[in-house]
Amino acid sequence: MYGHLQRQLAERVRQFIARAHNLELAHIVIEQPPQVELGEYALPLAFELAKKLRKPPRSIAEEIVGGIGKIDGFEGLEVAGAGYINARLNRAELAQAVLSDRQPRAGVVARKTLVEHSSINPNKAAHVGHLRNAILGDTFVRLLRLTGRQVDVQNYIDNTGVQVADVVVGFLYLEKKSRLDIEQLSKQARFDYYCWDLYARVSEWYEADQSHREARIEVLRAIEAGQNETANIAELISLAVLRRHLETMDRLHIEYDFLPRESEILHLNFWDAAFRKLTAAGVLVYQSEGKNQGCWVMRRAGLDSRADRREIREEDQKVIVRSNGTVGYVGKDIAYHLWKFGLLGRDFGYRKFYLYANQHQCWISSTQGEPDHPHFGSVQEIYNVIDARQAEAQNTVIEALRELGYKQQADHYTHFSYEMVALTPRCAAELGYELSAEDKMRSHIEVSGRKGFGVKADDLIDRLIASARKEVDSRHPQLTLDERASIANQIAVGALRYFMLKYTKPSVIAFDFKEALSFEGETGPYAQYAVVRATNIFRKAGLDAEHFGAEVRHNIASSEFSQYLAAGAGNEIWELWLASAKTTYVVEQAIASTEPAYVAKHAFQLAQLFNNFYHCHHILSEPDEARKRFLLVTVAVVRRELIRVLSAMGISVPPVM
RNA sequence: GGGCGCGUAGCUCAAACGGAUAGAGCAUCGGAUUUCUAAUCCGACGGUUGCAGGUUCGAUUCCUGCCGCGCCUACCA
Repeated sequence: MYGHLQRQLAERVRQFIARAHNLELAHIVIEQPPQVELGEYALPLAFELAKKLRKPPRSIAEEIVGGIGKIDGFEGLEVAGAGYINARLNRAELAQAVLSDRQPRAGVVARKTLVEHSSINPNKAAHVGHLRNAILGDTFVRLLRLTGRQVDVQNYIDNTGVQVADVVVGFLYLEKKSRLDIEQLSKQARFDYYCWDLYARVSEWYEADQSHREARIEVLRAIEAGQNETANIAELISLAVLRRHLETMDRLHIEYDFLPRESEILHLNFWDAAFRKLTAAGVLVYQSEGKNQGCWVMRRAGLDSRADRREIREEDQKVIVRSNGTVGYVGKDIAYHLWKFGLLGRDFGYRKFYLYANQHQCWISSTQGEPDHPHFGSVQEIYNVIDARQAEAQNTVIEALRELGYKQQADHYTHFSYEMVALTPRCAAELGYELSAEDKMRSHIEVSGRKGFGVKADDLIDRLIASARKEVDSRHPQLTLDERASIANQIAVGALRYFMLKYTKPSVIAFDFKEALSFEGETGPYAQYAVVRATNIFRKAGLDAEHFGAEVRHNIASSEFSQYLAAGAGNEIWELWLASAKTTYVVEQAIASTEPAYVAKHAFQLAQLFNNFYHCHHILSEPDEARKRFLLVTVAVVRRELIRVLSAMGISVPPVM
């Protein structure tokens, strides 16, 4: 509703300026005044026009305010300060719209959208960095779906790469395990932890003697070729670890629709099809001499593309096909993205892989699929949640699409880039790692799967649950074991998801258990607690929080809203209604800027306003029945919006806390 | 060397296209509960927004140059 009114205001002002001054303004800046007393919207427009019209800002502002006339939903405009135009909403009207949950929406483009996230190498346990990726991605999916978009969620599985090969080397060369041994091991509860340690050991083994690396090359070759014992073992391991990853993410209510694997991109010859297109269009260039002799290369992204492609300077070359004929991962990624947009002319085979408790089916790619399956891919718009370190590789894929002539697709390809999660030196020390004097001085230290250095996702979730459980046990000893476990679980998920969402994407998260395990202040549990308090009021009053608003909607006169929300004494409660009206607007902003942190901030703001309100008003003891009903309606609306925003972040609210 | 990003309170972070007095949380200190649960609320303390210029009526935000930090810059993924 808030965004809708803002658009209307902008349109009216635009029309007025066009009429009065014959000026077409492309975009009109609208912001929020520092305090609600000044109104709900502020336009600094007059400052901008002052030079153009050769008039002082104040007089321009006065002219606009005087001439624009009545705008639906608004009380009026006024001039403030040196020339701001502030707009006041009709509070009663907006409150009634919010109460009945009216959501006028600007035409939503019904593009089919694909979000790729997680994409964890299936060779070891997931760690905190993967959690940030998955939580950002899953939340973005929820936001897109909230606005009515149709979204496919994909998790790309690199099951034929070096990382999987290294763990295979570990099992075969270090541990001398047979296929049957590995199969037995893979059935243990946290097989991914076993692989985590083994992977670190393999790295040490490589360090000990360079010749050990030959094992990797041999295993890698066998995996890529397929149809042999080593490849079968790699398949066994990667599927077992993948299943563990899905279980870990399932604990956070993160689900996937489809798991495309690199093995199928290889074996279904996706690359051949892509290669033909790329060479035909001259995007790939063969190097017959120089450093990259014998390779097919592409121009690195981000460079001046006017220069002749055929003569790319050596340092600007990105090798796509190696001189031995094998394809690097960027090449496979180009093929995969041609498929995403339905431009490859080939498709995966599909089979069922993982069934969620809610009966949602997750599919996996296969050379020979099941006859009956949904079709993934062929979308109009994609978002790839991939950390900032891969920006250049992502841009290279985008450039390849563009140079192939797929401009539309390239324009709808968004690298949803975010910074990594690192560990504070204190956290690293806590985990038992020895730090150099230099490392101790750093603000953060990068995690490294190769070294086994990092916080495992399941460990963190376990600790959060244990910590929440301790609190719940002491507060609600009368509840059953299951009830307490379930509440602790919701709180843990709320804390973790909020923690990963509250930072803006370009900020490196310096992970620390103390911060992550906090349930106070700007945290998920803080927002959950606000909802619990709201629910308690209704429970004590013997009312149904879900339906209260709808039930009394027609019994509250407009004059009552005007009275209780009047400027002055009503400002404080009005802020709650105004914030409640902003949810859709905030979601739109978050999508447009691919920044879920806006949504987290909004949730916190709502909770903070509510907690303050809760403290100031004793609703159930309110003697004035009409006023009591109004306060209850206020609680119902804020509660509804908080639940909605939290749910968009994948956070549910416990019945009690 | 080149590319991308960052530098804001003791710490961790905000600040919508350049706007009104740069805001939160944590930490520290002081207060609030006969009440709908204190995982809460209120107050205090805390800032030359890395430095120097420039553009502008107005700069944390845009431009230039420095300083510091991180990441990328492999025939790894």
